Amino acid sequence: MGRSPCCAKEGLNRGAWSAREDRTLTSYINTHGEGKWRDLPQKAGLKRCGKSCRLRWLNYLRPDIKRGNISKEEEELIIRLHKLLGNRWSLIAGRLPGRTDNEVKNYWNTYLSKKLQGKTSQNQLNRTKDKNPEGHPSSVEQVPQAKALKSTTSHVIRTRAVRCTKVILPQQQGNQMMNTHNLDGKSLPPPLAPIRVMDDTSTSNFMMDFDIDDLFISDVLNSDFLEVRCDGVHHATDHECGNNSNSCSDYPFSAHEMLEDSPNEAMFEPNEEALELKKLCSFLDSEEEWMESQ
DNA sequence: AATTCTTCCAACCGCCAAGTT
DNA sequence: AAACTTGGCGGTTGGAAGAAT
Repeated sequence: MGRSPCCAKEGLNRGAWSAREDRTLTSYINTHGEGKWRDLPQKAGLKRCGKSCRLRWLNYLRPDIKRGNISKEEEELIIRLHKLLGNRWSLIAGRLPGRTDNEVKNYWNTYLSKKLQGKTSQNQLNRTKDKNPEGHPSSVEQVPQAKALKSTTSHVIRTRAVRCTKVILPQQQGNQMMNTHNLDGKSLPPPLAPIRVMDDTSTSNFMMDFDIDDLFISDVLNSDFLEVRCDGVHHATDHECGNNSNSCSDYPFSAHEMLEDSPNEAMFEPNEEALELKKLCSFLDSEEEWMESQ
């Protein structure tokens, strides 16, 4: 079936965004919100493709974006998640508050992949390419030091990224988790009933009979950690689809939200984010052990 | 100082899946 | 069910900037 271009290409600006365009887009989105990307350029008075606007906003203009200065904890997490997930940049980025998939991907391609291959020169490692949000070189040098990495063998869970439209979740559990979704083990809710999910894309045997409770993913990560798709057919839980189903948009447990947008946000001190990342790393340790035992 | 080489990353592209008509 | 739209993803690339010669 044919696919029309997202917008007419004629007369549109391409390439780097000007400060004026950035202001226009930011102002429009602040007023009208995200979405409707196709119509946005015209309404906002931008000579850009909607797709380009979306990308610019998501990767650069969003207020919650962190840029540069990828911490050691974040780097470690990227490596671990990449080991588990492969090039699933959006999933990986979803676990790094304020980081975009593009940034993680670039960081991997330009730095980490070389580092993992042991081919990174000291020169590269010491480069000062960190930039501030305006794209100017920053005076703060935070490029991490090279360090020996243990193994590069991969346990990649290769699932197709699919849109999660429904999450089968009993109301009570949802409420429990909403009230306790920090990563402090002491305040986690009681163990949830195992939710057995199936991946209808069948791209990974690992996904079959995957028991979330074994990994306490629902406590630590959100349900789309493995891009689980519960569509009312492929589920085998105590719960049934239907009126009790929560749509994805209602599902409040992405790690990003847990760390950044949580209703309990006030309880996080500035440095606790790093703490949370460390906890996530601990989780990944147990995750890897579990997978090796399979 | 001028030129060439290297690196980085913002932006683009094509594709896919879900949603809508 | 088919046709189409929309949003999202990962791979790739071009240009800017810094490093090397």
